Amino acid sequence: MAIGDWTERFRGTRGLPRPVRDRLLASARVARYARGATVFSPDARPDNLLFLVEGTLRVSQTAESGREIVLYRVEAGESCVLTTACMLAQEAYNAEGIAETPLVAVALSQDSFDQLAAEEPTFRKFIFAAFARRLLDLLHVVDEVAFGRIDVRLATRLLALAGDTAEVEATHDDLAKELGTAREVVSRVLHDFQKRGLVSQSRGRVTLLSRERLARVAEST
Amino acid sequence: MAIGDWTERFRGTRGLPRPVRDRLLASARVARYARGATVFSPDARPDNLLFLVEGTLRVSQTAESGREIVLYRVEAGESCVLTTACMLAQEAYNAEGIAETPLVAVALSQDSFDQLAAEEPTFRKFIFAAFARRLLDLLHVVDEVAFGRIDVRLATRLLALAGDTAEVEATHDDLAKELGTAREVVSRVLHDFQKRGLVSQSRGRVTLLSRERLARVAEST
DNA sequence: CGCCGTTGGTGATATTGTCACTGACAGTGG
DNA sequence: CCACTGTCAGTGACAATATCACCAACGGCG
Repeated sequence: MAIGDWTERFRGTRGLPRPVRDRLLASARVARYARGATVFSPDARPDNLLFLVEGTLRVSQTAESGREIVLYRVEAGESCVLTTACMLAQEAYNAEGIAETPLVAVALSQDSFDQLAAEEPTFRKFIFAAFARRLLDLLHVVDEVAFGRIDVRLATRLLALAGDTAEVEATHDDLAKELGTAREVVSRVLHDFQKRGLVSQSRGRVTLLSRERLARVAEST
Repeated sequence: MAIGDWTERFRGTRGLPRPVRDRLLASARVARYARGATVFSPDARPDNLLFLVEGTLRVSQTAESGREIVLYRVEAGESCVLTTACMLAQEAYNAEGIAETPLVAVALSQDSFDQLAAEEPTFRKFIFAAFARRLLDLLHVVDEVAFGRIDVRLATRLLALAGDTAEVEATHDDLAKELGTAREVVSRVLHDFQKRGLVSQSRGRVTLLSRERLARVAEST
């Protein structure tokens, strides 16, 4: 159950004086989610503020039509401000958060949050920076979706998803949801990449054959 | 020069005790912008926090290609948090804010802002709500751009831009920038609307002939 | 009046999205 | 081992949107 002193892991809490941190450690609740679990959705809104200690949270949006697009990912050390925001503003949204890996998070009650925001400039700065980060992420998504080419976006995303490996474990449908497009489109572009020797495919997996040339595609205007 | 007690106009300041409001009135600077003026841009980032007292600020994003899309509008009584965010996070962005009408705004120094955020729960709530509002606006933009049909979006936008009148004063190019699409597309869709008797056109102006039927187009899935 | 920048119209073509259908593959239970 | 089933990928036809290359109409202005 214990996860140690998590206040050490957040820029927003690391700088706080010892007594404050102890108070935090006492008041916050540790939450765990299995891989694939829904952390929040339009139906299930949390009434806490989440700080991610371990894992990756994928935030995506679903249209009425059922089509989906990934908005951004929350990594360890970051806060998920979307829920925070909507909790504070009492407004509806149609985004959902899925645990992409097993998650360990710290849930802070609304009161503790407000108190901390009031008393600690460091924490305040952390929160505002987190908001800024998400706003910028969304600006980027808008830019890509509105003006970007699909092949460029797919190449970029493949490189990102592969991390430092050469494998991306995702179905064409998964990739389509990353980009907010249709599966058929991904199939065609991947087929094209394959013909050009950039990737090879097997069921549920894409292997990057040349990161370099793929990066060149990703860079092309 | 005097604009009276502007603290009366913001939900975030209205509830503050008199002494605090007086301090605010003393420390804040009133800024005015002419219609069409650039309030902020990637080049010219303000180092203050803006609260809009009068007018409308249009926030849009420009791609490298030169294409543009309107992200949202800031109305009187609201705060422009995008600049706030990026100021606090020190990150770059490619959005810009244009005064759509003559503006009267209150510029709060970063220090005053932080102090207020620390001391006044009401103000804090106001700020967080403002962030939430923009996040949701952007979610909406993503949804529209990624999944929406152009004719539906144009109909919706025309109705919004017309307000309670039947006239929209905008060139096809202006409208294209509202939606983040190309002028030719707007020309074609408007031509179609005209053929169907929904609007009539003259140079730089669109007249809505039937709000009702236009609304039906806007509603169509 | 004629010049010229802005605005709007249009066809051709490329890209992307939608629809309908097919087959291939992996697991499951007989 | 084989039929059954659900997921995954491939493909052609067509629709919607974007891009490119023009040209025509309009309105200010010298």
